[in-house]
Amino acid sequence: MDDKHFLLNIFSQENFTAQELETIILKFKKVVFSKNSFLLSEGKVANNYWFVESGFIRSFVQDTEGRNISTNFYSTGDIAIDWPSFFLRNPTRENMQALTDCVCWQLDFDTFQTLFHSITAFREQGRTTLVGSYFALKNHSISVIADPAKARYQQLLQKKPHIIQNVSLKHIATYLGITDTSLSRIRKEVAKE
Amino acid sequence: MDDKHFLLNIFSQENFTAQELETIILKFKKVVFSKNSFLLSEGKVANNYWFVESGFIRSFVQDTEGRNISTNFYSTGDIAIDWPSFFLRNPTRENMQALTDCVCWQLDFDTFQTLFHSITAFREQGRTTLVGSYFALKNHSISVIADPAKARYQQLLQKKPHIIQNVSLKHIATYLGITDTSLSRIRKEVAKE
DNA sequence: AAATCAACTTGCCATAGGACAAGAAATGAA
DNA sequence: TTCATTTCTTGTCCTATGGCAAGTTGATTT
Repeated sequence: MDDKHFLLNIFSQENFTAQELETIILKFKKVVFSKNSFLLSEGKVANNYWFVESGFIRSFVQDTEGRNISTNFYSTGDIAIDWPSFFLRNPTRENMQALTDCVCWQLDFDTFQTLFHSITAFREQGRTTLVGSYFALKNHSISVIADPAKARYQQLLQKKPHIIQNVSLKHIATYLGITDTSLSRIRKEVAKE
Repeated sequence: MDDKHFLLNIFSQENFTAQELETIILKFKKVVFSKNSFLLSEGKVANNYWFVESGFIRSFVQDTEGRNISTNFYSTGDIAIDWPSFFLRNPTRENMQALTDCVCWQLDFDTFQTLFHSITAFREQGRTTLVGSYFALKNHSISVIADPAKARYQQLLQKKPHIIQNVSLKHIATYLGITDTSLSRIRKEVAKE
């Protein structure tokens, strides 16, 4: 059982000096979100991001028909951020909502900028994280075009079983680009294999 | 008629000092690609990126069935880069191929790093460009899920008419997530409206 | 315990878009 | 200028997935 600070899982002793770690970690603020509360909503400029210590969060957008489409899920160890709104300082199209009670570590834009421009390793890690998100998004995007719905479900099941287990079917369905009806059928098929 | 350096369209006098501009611009190398040649191919690590002065470039991946799917198109003023491979130094899944003869301005990774860590404005612009690409990718990804094929075509037609005019139908089709047959029919429908 | 509500399943039918194949039409090569 | 190749169109038929509605089941409230 270790009781080190949660953020030491995010910022490792390999990449940062003890001094840098202290500087960084002190800037984060612990915040708690209760189930169903919104971390971010459409039309606002995202002025914070969060590292998730516990709980589940969903981000989604409304499409032109008023349906809502899941764009991502965040859980322990993930960074919950709307990259474009946070960095371009534009009103977002996204909503981020806690699916369960959550414990998060929050950083605001101005503090981020200070760390980004003053600590080289923070800069590198930030860039790497962003590029990692880009990569994941690209793979998902290609998958929606190239793979049948069943394969997309199976990939998610394999890569992120905790999402399947903790998020309702209808939210997963829109993330996969199908209806809840279809996902229910696919899941049935996969189950009996 | 102005004969200023092409890259001054990319790095503006508003954001950089004359000194910085000179430093940056001298680092770029002018390269020419002939029609059908590859700037990057699957399995390689992307060690360069390019600003396109003229011509058209397509990036694509092979799906599991061996079909190839367009992931992006690049033309004058665009940055042609595979973000994940360039920054994470991983072998890429992407191919980038010149659709026409092209004139580009090339930068390699090590030189990029030097500029990134030494010039604040270069760093900010780089981050903004990356986030802009992320934003475009996200919108495309959502559109593939939420919008019918015809709407996706019309959006592309409106936002990037030069792509429609210069890229073959089959390449555009896979970008939109449909077959060339379907795109042909959609185009016919849209034409007679 | 009853009542309510959300989550999920299932059936029936509808439809967007895919697969395949046969032409046109355009482009390029010899 | 002829031949070949690629691009694009169009027809026929097919399939994965959607739309809608009627159940279940399970959770939550009163």
